[in-house]
Amino acid sequence: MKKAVSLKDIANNVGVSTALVSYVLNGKEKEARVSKQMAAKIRRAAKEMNYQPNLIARSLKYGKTKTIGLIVADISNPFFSSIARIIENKAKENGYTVVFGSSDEQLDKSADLLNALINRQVDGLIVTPVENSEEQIREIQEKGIPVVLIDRYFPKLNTNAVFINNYQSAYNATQHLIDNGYKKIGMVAYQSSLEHMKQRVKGYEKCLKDNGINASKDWLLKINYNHTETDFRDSLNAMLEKNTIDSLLFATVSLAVKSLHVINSRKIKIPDDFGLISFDESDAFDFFYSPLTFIKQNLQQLGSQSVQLLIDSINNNTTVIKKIEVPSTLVVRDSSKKK
Amino acid sequence: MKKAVSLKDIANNVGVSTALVSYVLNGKEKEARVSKQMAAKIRRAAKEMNYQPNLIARSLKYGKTKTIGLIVADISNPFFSSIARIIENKAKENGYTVVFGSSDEQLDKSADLLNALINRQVDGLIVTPVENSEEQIREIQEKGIPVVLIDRYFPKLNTNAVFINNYQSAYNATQHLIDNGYKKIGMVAYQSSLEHMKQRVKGYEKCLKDNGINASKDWLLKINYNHTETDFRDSLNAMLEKNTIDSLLFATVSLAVKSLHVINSRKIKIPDDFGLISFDESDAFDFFYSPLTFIKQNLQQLGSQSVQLLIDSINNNTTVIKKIEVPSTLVVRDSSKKK
DNA sequence: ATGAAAGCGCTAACAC
DNA sequence: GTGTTAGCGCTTTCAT
Repeated sequence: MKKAVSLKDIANNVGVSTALVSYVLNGKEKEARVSKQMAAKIRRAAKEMNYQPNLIARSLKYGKTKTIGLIVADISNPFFSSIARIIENKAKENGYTVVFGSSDEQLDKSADLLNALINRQVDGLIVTPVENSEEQIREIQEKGIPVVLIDRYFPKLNTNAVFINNYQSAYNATQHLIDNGYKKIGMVAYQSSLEHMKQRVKGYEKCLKDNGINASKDWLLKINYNHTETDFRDSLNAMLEKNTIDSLLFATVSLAVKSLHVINSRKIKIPDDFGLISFDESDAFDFFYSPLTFIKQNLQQLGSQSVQLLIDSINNNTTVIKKIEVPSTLVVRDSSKKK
Repeated sequence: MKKAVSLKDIANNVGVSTALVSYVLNGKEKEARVSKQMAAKIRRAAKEMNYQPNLIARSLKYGKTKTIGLIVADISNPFFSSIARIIENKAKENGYTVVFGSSDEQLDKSADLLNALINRQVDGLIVTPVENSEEQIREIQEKGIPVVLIDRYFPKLNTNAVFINNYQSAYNATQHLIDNGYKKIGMVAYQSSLEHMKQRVKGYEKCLKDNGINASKDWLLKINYNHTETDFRDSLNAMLEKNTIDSLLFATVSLAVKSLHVINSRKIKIPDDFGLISFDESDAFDFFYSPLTFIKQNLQQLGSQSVQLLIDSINNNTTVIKKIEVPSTLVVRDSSKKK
């Protein structure tokens, strides 16, 4: 890599001090009372020499990198990659660059990534925390590094966070199934201590209860994050085998897509014999023979609010912690409408 | 943000010079002949004070940031986000962090991003270049910044690049349609001067020719990158209206998914009345009533080879330029098999 | 109106 | 065996 031109190179070339060059190139010629001619001369030289400021040096000086660290649970999951796109855009609008990593729902990978990004002096972090990572997040906060949790959060930890009302979303979806004539509603969720997941399950359970429906234990299938494809198929097949449910609520888009394969293979008739609703969207939902009803999170808001919150938190070192609830809506389509 | 502990803090605390601390913490105590006790003492202090090295300072010193810049055409597109995940993983394995941006197929956004990443002193770049960005890439090369193009490339530009054989892939797909009894094969592609797209079209055209099929001009639909949804629907509808083709090859997954909506709405019978093949994969393809035959690029190789190539190029400042062709296979399913 | 110089945190050649 | 110091590129205070 060729050596890049520095302020000093320009200074030498023009025959002035680096201070002058710095002033001019940062538009501070007024305050520094640089002469018009000199300013013009410096600007011209900078252009000719194709000067590019070294942001690393600036960062070292300022103690700010204008960089945001983003850690998602899985960047290849459209839910997260869509958010990543929104975050990157919004960050760029505000002069920030995004450094990212994918924790793959693994605690150790999450720790590694957090460390790597902190050592790189990111000004703040946006994180979808993985299970049991509460302590990691707490440590970051203790170091005084601004952090915003997104999609998920820890109820006992006082952090900035942006998320939907998972409880209510699940409740509404369940109610919608009931209103459409389904009576024995099952749910496929992750086996997780993460609050967003627990809330989704709670909303579902409470709704059944409120409707006087006596749910059986085996209406709820909890899947381990580290399942294999076969594990998954086997347990869902076992659940459906029992024939005790007439509909399903999926807690995530990944669970839904996998489940649809199983449902297809069992030739279950949607929506007449069986109803379906999922959290989040997928192209797959559109082309399933009975397009899926789904809970649409406002990704735009999730992403841009989290950036806004983080930047606020970086600037106002005032430690006002905010929890922001973002809207979600039920998009009703064919899969939940019994004829 | 609290002030982080620095080498100096440790040095003061222990009562030694920063040099010693630096040596010990970098495992150079042997070369520097630091006494065992002192080394232990320093290490303990570092741990107690929870020292985290400031990589920005180290970068400034070394002139290396151990950072890779990644620019994809659209991070929310699963094709690119899957690659991003692979790249991030592979980079991390090699001690690199990934900084990313999404150019959204726009020349000015691409220029902005390149600039931002270069100013942040990335050690190298992995880029899916947008149309007409040849000059931007050439400039980066002239600056001596290692760069690897991925998915796309410029034939006239001598750059590192990793891609599939687009010509052959399209040729094979077309031949497969012909072998399955389709005779009037159309294609939906982007209107683009990008070589990978031209190769896909060429492969398709050559195959028709080799089979003695006289393609009409209106078998090929070229879509502008900046189309609206309605634009797209209208032009595809117009094409299908003419009833001159009996099958379609889609040049990208995004074109395919949009097209499937139109095909669904026209109630065209796949594969009996009409055959379909697409480049790349999508969950949507699995749930389309006639699962799509598709050209599967080896993403794992695309991603990890590009990282490998970039790191080689960063380390061996030897300027050996490499073009790597990665395998692609035709995954045959229902949509291309006339009964 | 311009320059000299300190300092951000780290490394490493050199001195003692 | 340990300390001193210059320097990476930049900003900014203080002289002049």
